[in-house]
Amino acid sequence: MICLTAPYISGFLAFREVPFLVDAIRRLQEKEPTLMPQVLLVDGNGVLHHQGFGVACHLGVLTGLPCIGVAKKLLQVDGLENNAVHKEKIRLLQAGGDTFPLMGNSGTILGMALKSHDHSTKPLYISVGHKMSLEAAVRLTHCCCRFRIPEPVRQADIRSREYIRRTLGHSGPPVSGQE
DNA sequence: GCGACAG
DNA sequence: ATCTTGTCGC
Repeated sequence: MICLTAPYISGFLAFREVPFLVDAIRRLQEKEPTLMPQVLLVDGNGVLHHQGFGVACHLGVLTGLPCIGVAKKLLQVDGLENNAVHKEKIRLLQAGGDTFPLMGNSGTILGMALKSHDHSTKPLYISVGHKMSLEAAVRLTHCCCRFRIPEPVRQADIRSREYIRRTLGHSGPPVSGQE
């Protein structure tokens, strides 16, 4: 059980969540070091970020583990917009695994939109977090997708909600979601 | 009032 | 993120 202190502010997700994620990794290293993952799929962005340093970068630097930013919505950064042109590019994605690059006004490729399976309408927004190329990040994420959300993120989502429902669903303070 | 809004 | 209603597929 943890208690969040910082509020959620777009662009500052890491300052809210990263201390608890680092602590979870530290506890895993202590108790089950053989289960330490070689890579983390992080619910949020990596370099696709206002300061080029989202939660997946923070977590990577603080743990030393390769990290991938996996966002479900486009963070509108460096001129990137969820506008008609962007929506048309989404519409043109054919099969699961199809992508298009997310290039900001600066000319930098900040990430890739990924159609995570054949019948998914909304893409995932993949970006580099730490110690991994964008191409490898996209391929690995796609390989984890049984449904739209890659299974590690999806299971974390489902199991954390279930835990919250079981333990403090009736009495606890207002704690929500992914913690 | 309007745009933006990772989770 | 959360909530809600409805629909479709297995």
